[in-house]
Amino acid sequence: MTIRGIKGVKDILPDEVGRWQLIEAEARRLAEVYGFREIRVPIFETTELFARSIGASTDIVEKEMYTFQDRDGSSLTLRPEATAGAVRAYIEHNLSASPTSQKLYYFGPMFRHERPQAGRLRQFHQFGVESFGCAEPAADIEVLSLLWRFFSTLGLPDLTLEINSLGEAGDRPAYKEVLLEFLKKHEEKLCQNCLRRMATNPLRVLDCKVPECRAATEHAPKLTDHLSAAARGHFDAVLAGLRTLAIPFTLNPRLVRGLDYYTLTTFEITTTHLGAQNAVGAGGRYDGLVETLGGPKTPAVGFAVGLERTVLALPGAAVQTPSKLVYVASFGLQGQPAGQRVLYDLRAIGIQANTDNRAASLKSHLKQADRLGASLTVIIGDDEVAKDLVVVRDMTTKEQVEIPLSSAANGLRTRLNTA
RNA sequence: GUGGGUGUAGCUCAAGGGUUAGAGCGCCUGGCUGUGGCCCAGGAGGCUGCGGGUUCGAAACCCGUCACUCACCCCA
Repeated sequence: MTIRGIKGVKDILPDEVGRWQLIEAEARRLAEVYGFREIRVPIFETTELFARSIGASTDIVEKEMYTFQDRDGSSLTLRPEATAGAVRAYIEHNLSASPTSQKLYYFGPMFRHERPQAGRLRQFHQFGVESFGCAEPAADIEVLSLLWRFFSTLGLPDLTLEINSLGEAGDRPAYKEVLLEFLKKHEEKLCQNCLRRMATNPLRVLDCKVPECRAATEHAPKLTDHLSAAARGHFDAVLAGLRTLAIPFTLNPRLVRGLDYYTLTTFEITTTHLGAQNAVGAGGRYDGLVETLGGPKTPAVGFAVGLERTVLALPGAAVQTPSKLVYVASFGLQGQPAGQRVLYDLRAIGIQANTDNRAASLKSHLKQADRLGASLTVIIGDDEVAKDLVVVRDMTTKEQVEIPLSSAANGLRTRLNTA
């Protein structure tokens, strides 16, 4: 039996890498335009970091982490998300004292042991940003603006921005009591799952997809009606900011996030082109996290984008056209080495040039040039070398001209610009 | 962790229990001795996922197993 890749861990093959590069380039460009700076943090950390930041009783920590023992017995974990690591680095390197490193962005693989399905893998990739040190709604708006612009610039179709406020740290426990009281009165209408959720995570009941549950909770007390004055004011300011920027949004009082560290603003961008896992990007504010992990009291807001899901939803037309290619078709005792020299010179001046070293006949060379999508093909056989010239064939017009062998690379460069 | 679907050529898929398992695309060769795409002719490529069972006979039916896939849960 041949060795196969791991379940839920995928290869990204050359034919699809173009879409990835397009998305990554746009993410990086926009993040820099918005004044974010890249940070590269490790893909594994101590297990405790994730347990403390994401929350010990969340699904991610309870059953989805790739955890293993180091040789000295300490427990390490492949990161299920990057915020924890970014916050750890922020604290460890005293970035709170840096005037220029408050806004960070990152790329990289994340790992969660889940059953794979459409848009969900065990190793997946995220692009994300973290904005530290600003408690003002302006920071939420800036981050949301970047996220929205990213997807709309890429041209993802049918986007919806859903937004909610979870309130300040104290608001949620108080609301949970009120909600539980309501749910208990309607227990008999809820599905098995929701009865279980009442014990584990009552807020999730509001997010249930079963129609009966939705109906039963339609008149449930809303979290946004139980916000403190400060939280309410913050939320209203964020919404006002979105209106100012003409970013469309939908209020979703049922929107709950699965990570414990979120406070105040939470949001999610979905598209209808994905299947059941329809969120392409999500995030929110996490004002308590830096302090929880032992740093100074520091407000923060950020998001993460699922790159696989972005690739899935990216319109086919968005892929970039490849740059112009010169194919070198050389054969024969004299032609072959001459061709190698031309290839070497073309590459030296930065022209994309290729050949097929297996091809022995002109026919097979031209066939390969065609498959590679070459704009021009240089034909160099013994006859050409004897006459000290090469034949340049335009692959679309089939027009052929002869140019001197000695200056072939430069001659091809000028021809390529007009081809 | 739970449930459904699917496993046949490199890819997409046919073959109602009955000869030697086929097609399209792709690949190779030739027509065209040094000129690609289109066309024509030919060719290579298969333990029908794996193991058992039923049957005169299994790619097909049954059991098991593995893989892939979709969904639940949850999340990007």
